[in-house]
Amino acid sequence: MSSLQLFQATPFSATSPITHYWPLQLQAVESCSNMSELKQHHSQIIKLGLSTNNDVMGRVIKFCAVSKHGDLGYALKAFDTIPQPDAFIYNTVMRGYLHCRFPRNCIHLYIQMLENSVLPNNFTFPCVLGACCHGNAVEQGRQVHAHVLKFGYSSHVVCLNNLIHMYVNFEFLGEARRVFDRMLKRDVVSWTTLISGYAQWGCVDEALTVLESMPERNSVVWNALIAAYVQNKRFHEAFDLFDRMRAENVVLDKFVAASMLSACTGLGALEQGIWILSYIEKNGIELDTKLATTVIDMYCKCGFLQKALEVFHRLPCRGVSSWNCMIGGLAMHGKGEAAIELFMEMERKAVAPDNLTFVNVLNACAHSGLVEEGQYYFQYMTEVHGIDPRREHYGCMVNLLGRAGMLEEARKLMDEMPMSPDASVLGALLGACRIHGNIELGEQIGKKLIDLDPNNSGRYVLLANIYASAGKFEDVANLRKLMNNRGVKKCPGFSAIVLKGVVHEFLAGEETHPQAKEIYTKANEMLECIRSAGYVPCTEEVLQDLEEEEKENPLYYHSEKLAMAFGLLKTNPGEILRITKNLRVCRDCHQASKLISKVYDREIIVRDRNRFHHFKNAL
DNA sequence: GTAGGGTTAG
Repeated sequence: MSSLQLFQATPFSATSPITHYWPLQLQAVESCSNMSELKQHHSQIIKLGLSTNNDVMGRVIKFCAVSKHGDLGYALKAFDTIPQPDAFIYNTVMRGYLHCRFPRNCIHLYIQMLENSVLPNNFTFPCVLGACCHGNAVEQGRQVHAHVLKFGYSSHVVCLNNLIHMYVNFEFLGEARRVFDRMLKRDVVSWTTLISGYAQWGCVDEALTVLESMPERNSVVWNALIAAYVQNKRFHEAFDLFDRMRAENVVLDKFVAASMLSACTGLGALEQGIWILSYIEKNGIELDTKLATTVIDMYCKCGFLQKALEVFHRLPCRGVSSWNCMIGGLAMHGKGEAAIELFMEMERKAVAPDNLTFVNVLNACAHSGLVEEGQYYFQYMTEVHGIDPRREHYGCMVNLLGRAGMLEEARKLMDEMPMSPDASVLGALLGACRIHGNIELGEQIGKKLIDLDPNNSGRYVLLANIYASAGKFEDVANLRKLMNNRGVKKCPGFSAIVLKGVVHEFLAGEETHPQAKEIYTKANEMLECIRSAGYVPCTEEVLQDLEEEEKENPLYYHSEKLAMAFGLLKTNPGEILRITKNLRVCRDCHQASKLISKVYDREIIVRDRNRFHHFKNAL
């Protein structure tokens, strides 16, 4: 018999509360599973004359304010009927406000609590400090800090941890540190909060120093730092920390697994990624939605689109990020139609797309030259989903139109943007000017872009290429001078190929490789073979790299060609060649790669700084 | 009541 039935079967008189039924009433409220049950009990409570009893009403408020099936509005109404609410009740309503993202109301209630002379306790401070964080209430936060001391909680670890957290949230790292330093007793949360605080705000080295002085480290604190290194793109250091963590026999849990998978993604380190994945499987770590999304991203960005799709389709529960990631993955691999199809499936499954979904869909259209589709979705996102285009959406459209040669439309769209175009939007247009040889517009945009982004060597190179293709070598020379004067270093292009776990890197025209002679012989043979298959060098991009020594044979020995020659030398017939390049693949290399894939009957997958190119049988 | 993980155009 449930306690609910027990109550309904028992007759009560509203005028004579039967006090020994309290515990049952309390239990009944706590076992409610929805609001209508709760309301029934609440009316019983009123009938029993218990509505002024804080123990009973505390339970009612707790259910309404913070439980999963509660109702904050009802909690507030009930709260207003209580003559002398105690600290528990205040705390609970404050938590309710916080859960429902009304931090200002939470702070206000805290003030009301003090005005009514109800003393805050150790449960009050974490809550109100959290509200200060979310409500961006810096001054109030400082005052609450004073209250923590004044009301006698200056050695309560949880309260102090929350103070550290609040100061970290406001980027007051010095204050956070002061609280931490003055603590007589610290727990692992104190350490982790401070360390991840430093890490989150980019002070990774301070974070490491604190970690070094920590007595015992668990996986949470290791991960706080590993994740920070990954976010700061310091992947090798993330690996170093990971090794140290394992040396201390701290077990790899799903959070660390996710961070390390991201590190693998950043490095394109597929083998290590697969190692972590197999660890996940072997140790029964649950592949939840977030972790699976990380795996999908890893496979996409390491060039294994098929594997990514397998993981994606096996996922029982997909969040919007999982869809975005997979759509973006398909886009990145030039599979525009498949990306759009997946987007349509997402809509059929009634998953609400967000702005990132549309960045990826538009990008898919751009990579695959689907101009009309792109224009359609650009309107569709606002009209159907009410998502206003942001800069990045305009950037996608400028890129899409520009690549298709619709430079005037691209420029018009850029002028119509409600926000000022940033370097990336201008960069998209400049790239299009170079592809389509529009010198006039290119010069205009290029100059603007260099002013906006003066330390990015790629911008100079792009404009220089535009000048060079127009034969304006004087302008090329002036640009190079400008770069030198400003100390802007050109980013050297290199390609890498991984063979048997060893990374082999190649610089354009480089001759210092131990097997240089062999590689160049193979490269020459390779070029000879494709020439007889119809290869004509595309010389307009000769100035892709502004280096003097590359003028001799600039195209023939671009780094990806060397990596390909090396790959052909060192792998068996039929093996896929996977090459990574730090810059964009130039048009000549693109053409050459197609022919090499045919002549040598090899699938070649080149990852450049933006996307993957698949070459198979000259396509 | 407090600490750690996912997707972002060129």
